[in-house]
Amino acid sequence: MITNDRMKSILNAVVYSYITTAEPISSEVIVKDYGLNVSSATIRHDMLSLEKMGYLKKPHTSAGRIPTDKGYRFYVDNLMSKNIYDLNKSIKKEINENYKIKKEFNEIMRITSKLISKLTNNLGVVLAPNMASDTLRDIRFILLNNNRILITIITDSGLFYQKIMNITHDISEDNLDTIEKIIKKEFYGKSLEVVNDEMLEKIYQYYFKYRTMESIWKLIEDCLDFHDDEENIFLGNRCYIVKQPEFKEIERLNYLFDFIEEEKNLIQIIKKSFLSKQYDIVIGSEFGKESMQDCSVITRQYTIKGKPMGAISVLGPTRINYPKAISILDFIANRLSKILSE
Amino acid sequence: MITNDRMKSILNAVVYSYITTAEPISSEVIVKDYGLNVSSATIRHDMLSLEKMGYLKKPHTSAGRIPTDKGYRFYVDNLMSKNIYDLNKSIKKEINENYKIKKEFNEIMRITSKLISKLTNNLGVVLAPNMASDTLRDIRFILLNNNRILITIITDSGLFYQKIMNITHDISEDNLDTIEKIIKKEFYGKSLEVVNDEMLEKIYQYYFKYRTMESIWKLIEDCLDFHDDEENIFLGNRCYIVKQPEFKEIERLNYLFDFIEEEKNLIQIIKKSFLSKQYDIVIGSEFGKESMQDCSVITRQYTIKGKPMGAISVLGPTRINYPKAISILDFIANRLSKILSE
DNA sequence: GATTAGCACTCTCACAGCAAGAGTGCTAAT
DNA sequence: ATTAGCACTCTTGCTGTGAGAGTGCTAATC
Repeated sequence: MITNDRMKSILNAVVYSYITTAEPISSEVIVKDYGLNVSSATIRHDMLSLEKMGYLKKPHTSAGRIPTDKGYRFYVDNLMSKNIYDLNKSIKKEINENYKIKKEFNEIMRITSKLISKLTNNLGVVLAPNMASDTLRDIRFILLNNNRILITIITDSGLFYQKIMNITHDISEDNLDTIEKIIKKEFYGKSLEVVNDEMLEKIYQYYFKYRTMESIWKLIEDCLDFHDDEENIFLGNRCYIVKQPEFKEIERLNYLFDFIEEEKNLIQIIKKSFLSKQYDIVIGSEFGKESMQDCSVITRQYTIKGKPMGAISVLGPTRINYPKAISILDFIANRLSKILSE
Repeated sequence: MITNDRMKSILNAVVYSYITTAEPISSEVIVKDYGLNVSSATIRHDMLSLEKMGYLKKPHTSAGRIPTDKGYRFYVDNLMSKNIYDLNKSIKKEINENYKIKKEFNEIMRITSKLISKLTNNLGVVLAPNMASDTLRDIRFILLNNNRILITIITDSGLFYQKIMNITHDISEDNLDTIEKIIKKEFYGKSLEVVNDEMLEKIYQYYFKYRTMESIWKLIEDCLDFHDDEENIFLGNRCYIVKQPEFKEIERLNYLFDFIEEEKNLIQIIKKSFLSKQYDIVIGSEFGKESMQDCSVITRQYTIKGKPMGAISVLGPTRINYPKAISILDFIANRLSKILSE
């Protein structure tokens, strides 16, 4: 833990400067650009201490200093809040512009991930709400023709889902109405996962009454195949992060792409973050994964009708502009929560 | 046009070899690996002619030869068909495996693009069917509560679409039924785009009869906002193409990503290809675009119930393995057409 | 004790020069 | 028409060098 105020200022200066320039910071630069009123020798002295404490490191002997992951962590936890990034009007305007026209749900997820990519100059990621944990508000069956039924489900968060079910035996509209009523009576307000789990069991209480419909219940259960772990993720444009100097060696980029395009990986990372807190930051080595050790992920939850339902994230190098990214995520998350709650 | 048989063999050998090794081909290699029974000097002689005719080029004076775009074009049009790639069982099995479980429509598009990426080691692209040009089979309105209506549309190709409409005035179930009936009567079998274009005009024929519902018709028209040019595209994993040696300089990759992630660009390219023929190949300079001059795109249409509805593509360097890519696209397109037609 | 000037030291980076190797194009012979 | 032979050109990798950047340490100063 750093107690000395000047050393905090120096660490702050190094992080701040490195975030913008991607160049190691020398003692001279700190004297020149950040008015600390001491000589470069003094700065060097403090920097050496900071290095020994593990907050800074040097790429090589005669280079300036760059922050370690521990340095970033200290910055993020203790220094950053004082100078949180003030979003300028044009960014806010661009965000609002994007949500002006009402879009289909998947489209909203897509444009959100793209927007984050573009505004942060890194990779935007959106974890979509998982319907499985959402509660059933309405279910409708539409008989399309003799052997097809369209099932429509609406959840309390306003998400909807539909699927066409192929049936083998004819079924009458009346029978469908009965099924609808049974489901309404038994499952309204329960989560889709529970509906799926308990459907057959519950239905067999009606079994003697509706024996002829046994096969249809099985088909319905097949259609309502919701699981807690089936998350849906949207990655924004990659063209920005590809330009970050830390990925100028193609090898690094290969590692990164291999990792992020195996979607489970990112889902796991974001899921771990989003339920507990409003926002979370994971820095480089904190992932405990080789391929992510030069990257940070900032995650911000969004809500639907006040309930946390998913998260938006930025993935960038550990050198990412944390305050700016957080401000952007914040603004977008609020906007998104509002739109999805409508 | 190449008339000489040996020169055709040489061009074929150069393309084939370059596709697999990504290294310029020397006259010695051709003598050694492709039994032409002439000396390297003779090969050199022919290669010089091929270069003068524009089919081959040298990266620098003392290097072997690589094909020009014209060379690839000749290969693709005249030489390739003789040795079309024979898909091995494991590839076929992997494709079938992916389509085994029934998935939601968007999910099918997604896994298809990923599958193409993986199997071709390049970028898979899927152009989804455009609903606007598809014809209306069924429309249903479901009154969710006093101010929300769920509109469900099903097209003759079996695609479906739904949207929640917020209404300002109450409307009865009976009125909704009437609206449904009017739409059914007037628009069944017409394309969604036409439905959208002609709805208000047609409806005003009913105007005096249904004056009270004027506002609701406007809302419905807003919801059925289908346009011919609103294509939907899915890009597969990028991690494979990133590893191609032609993109080892990060600059090239930057150009490529800037281009492909501006979705209009790829949509335009694929759309131009897919409607006219079953498959199409565009090579490097043929795009007439700076940023695509080192890339080729192979496009294969797929059908729904016999009607061409979209396309799947591979984007790779001009050095892409054309026969293999074509075979893979072929197999996947057939599988996809079948699944989407069900 | 904290701060500072001064300086030797180390490492990077860009550039030049050089030798080996690859593959060509041309010439003259077959 | 084909081929052997060879000079020529260009790449690639290695080495060396000098300038520049920035450090850590020492000794002097506040």
